[in-house]
Amino acid sequence: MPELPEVETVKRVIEPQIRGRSITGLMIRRPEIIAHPGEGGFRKSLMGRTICGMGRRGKFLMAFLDNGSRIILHLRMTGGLLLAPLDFPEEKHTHLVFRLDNAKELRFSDTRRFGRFWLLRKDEADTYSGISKLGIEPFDPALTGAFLQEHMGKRKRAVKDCLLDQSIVAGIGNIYSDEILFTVGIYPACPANRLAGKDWERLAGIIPQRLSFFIEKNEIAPEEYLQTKGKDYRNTPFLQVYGHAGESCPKCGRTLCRIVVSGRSSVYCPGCQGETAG
DNA sequence: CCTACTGTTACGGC
DNA sequence: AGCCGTAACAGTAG
Repeated sequence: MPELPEVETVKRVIEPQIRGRSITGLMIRRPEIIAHPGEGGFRKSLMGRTICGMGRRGKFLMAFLDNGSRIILHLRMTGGLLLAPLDFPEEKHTHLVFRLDNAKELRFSDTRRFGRFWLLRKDEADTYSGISKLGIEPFDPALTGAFLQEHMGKRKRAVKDCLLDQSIVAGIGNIYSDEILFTVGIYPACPANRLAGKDWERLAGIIPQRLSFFIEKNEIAPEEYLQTKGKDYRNTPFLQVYGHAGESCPKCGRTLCRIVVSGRSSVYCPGCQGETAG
């Protein structure tokens, strides 16, 4: 289910456990999940390398190696990472396993197999993964009301569609766009060019605020992350509209509605989020 | 059996 | 060219 908060959660849990470890084995069960380079190049570049640290950019995860190369990973819809002892039962749909030098494995599982890996050698330009096309991070101080208005406010596409556009602000997906729009009280299908400067200012403040909130609510200890196989999203009880169509609005009590915006299921409150779209 | 699905990309039609 | 909607990817869940 990964959007930015979940990807950040994976990074925070996994990174301290793999930093400083070296890769002693690689089991590539589904070569097609390696988008670049081929299976052979991937293996050759990684065997024996030490992992220096991890990073996140939008919904992408990164791992940096001691030879200057880096692994890029996108979890897409159902991908997940788990650091497990060798005798811990393997998840179904485990497609890639990194054996580490401490008798543990970093396992990538992905039911729908949409997730992808890329490996970039030292100084190799990443023209493959799509990271270079991403917009700013939600926590970048450059994310201001003026920035949003400049990049989103000129067209009549739905404001929700704008929030989902990874080339403007990276990391917001279907769940958190609904949550953000509920918090600011804006109708998801409202044409972006109808929003006022104050709307953009409020969005600029709420976007990082809500994402931070959900990252914090997701916090989990490594042991518990392993026991729940990385699937326990502890922030879901704090979702106010996503998944709650037909229930009462937590602010005003009216019944939450479901519509489709840009082909995505969208939940909103008809009372709190004025239907400015007409 | 049928529908929907938290992400992204490709493609056809305007 | 931009914009929009849809299908595709593949599997599970309800």
